[in-house]
Order: sequence, then C-alpha cells, then structure tokens
Amino acid sequence: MKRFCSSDSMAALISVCPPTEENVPKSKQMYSKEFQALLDGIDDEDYREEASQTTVKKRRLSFNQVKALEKNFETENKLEPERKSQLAEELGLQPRQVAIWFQNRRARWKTKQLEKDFALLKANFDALKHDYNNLEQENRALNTQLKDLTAKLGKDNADSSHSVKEESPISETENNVTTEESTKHGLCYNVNAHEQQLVSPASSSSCALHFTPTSTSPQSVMEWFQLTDSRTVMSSVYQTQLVKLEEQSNLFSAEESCNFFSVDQAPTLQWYFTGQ
DNA sequence: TTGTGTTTTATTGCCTCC
DNA sequence: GGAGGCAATAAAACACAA
Repeated sequence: MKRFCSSDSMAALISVCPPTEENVPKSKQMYSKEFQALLDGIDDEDYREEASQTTVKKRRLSFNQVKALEKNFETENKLEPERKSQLAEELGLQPRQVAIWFQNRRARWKTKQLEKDFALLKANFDALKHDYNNLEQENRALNTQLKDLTAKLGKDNADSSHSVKEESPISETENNVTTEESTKHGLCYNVNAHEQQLVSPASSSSCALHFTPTSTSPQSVMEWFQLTDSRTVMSSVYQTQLVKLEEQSNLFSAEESCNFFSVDQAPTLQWYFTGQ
C-alpha cells in the first residue's frame, strides 16, 4: 500500500524547501525560520509531535525544477523507477514527489487532450450539421418541385382523350432489379449507379440514385416516393457523410482517439444539444 | 486588503498487475 | 501482498479584480 509515515512527509517537505534563494518566494520570505526548525528537529521526537499539530506549509517546486520535469515529461510521460530516483536526485526532490508530479502532470495532459478532442469534435459536428441542414433544405425544394411536376403530369394525362397502354421505358433486360414492393406499385428501381460505385469508387461523386417508374402515372410516382421516406434517405446520406468525415479528417488518430465513436453505439451528442 | 477563482502539490481509496 | 497507476479530493499557493 502507499501509506506514508510522517517522516516521509517531512522528508518530502524538506526536499521542496532547500535553503536556496531559488525556492524562496519573492514576496513572502517567511519560510526560512520554519524550514530551519524543520531541519533542526527532523529526528526529534518532540518536534514530530509538534509538527503533527502545526500546519505544515506546502511549497511549490522551483522554476528550474518544473522546467526539468516538463522536459522529462516530454520524452516519457511515465517514469521507470530508476529514472525516477535519478531525476529526484538531480533535482533535490524525493522520488515520491517526482512520482506525484508526473501523476498530476498526466492528469493535466489528459484534461487538455479531452478539451482538444471535444473542440475538434464540436467543430466537425457543427460543419456536419450545417451540411445536413443544407441537404434537408434541398430535399424539401426537390420534393416541392416533384409535386408540381406530378400534378402537371396528372393533368396532362386527364386531358388526353386517347388512352394508350403504358409501357415501361426500361425493359427487364437492362439490368434492373425489380423488388416485390416496387413491382406492386408498377415501379422499377434502377441499381446501375450502385453497381458502378462498387466497381469504381472513383465515380462515386457522380453516383446518384435513379428511380425509373415502370408506370408514369402520377399516383404511382407519388406512392413510390411515399415508400422511400425522405427522412430515411436523408439519414443514409448523413451516415455516409459521417463515415467520410471519419476517414478523411484524421480526427481520430490511433494515439489520440478518445473512442467517442464506438462500433456499438454511434454518438448522438444529445447532451450537447439539450442545452441549446 | 480581501474575497474569489484557478493552479499546484499532496493524500486517499480503489484497482490492476506481477 | 506489494508496487504503481488513476480518479477524486483537500489544501496551500497564487492571481486578480474590486
């Protein structure tokens, strides 16, 4: 266990209170007397009892000590026992003080790292949200446009007196996939674009979902669109972008990742938006 | 000078590893 | 079971506005 007797604490105190000018605060040079008392009575039973009653002042490490510790922390943020003792000797500190300093330093580093990660994550999330809003707006505009066009088409069909049997503009031999659902609605979903993407990822930028209604009746078109809920489409676009972001932005490097994105659970950041 | 917030040093309790 | 790490916390030191 890591329990330290009073003599350990006293020794630690002495180590941070060497009788040098460096360690004496400029404004408060009031420790020399007290420090001398500690030196004089370090092994004295009476003093020990007194020291336990009096408040022992905590001292900050000197500028040079901190500088040296920082330098060591840069090269290795965890110390081997030998290195710890060596460093303690070099700096006139107790090994335990060095250990504590490194422990606290690691904690500070972790906090900073979390702040950095959060800021980065937030910036990327904001950008993504902005993109999402734009896409949603675009989607709404396209839906409105579609409604107008289908309404117009319905009107045209009603006006035409001669009824011609409708034919599918694209035959089955054109490598289409006809699902049970789409067939029911007289529609055919063209997956050519998806196949192209699988073969040639470079062409993904020009890839788009093409739907090819086997019936051009406005009702069928509208039904098909009702089947593909716009939110589902948007969510898939959103997820694709999220994956791309992770791949491209170098946001989560192996060393610095905080595992915000786990395989099991996607981040929601709901906690962040509840406050907005 | 003093009240208050922040930083730094140190302790405690728990956990993991050997 | 001891050593060492970490999280939480205490307390001293420090900074700074009023």
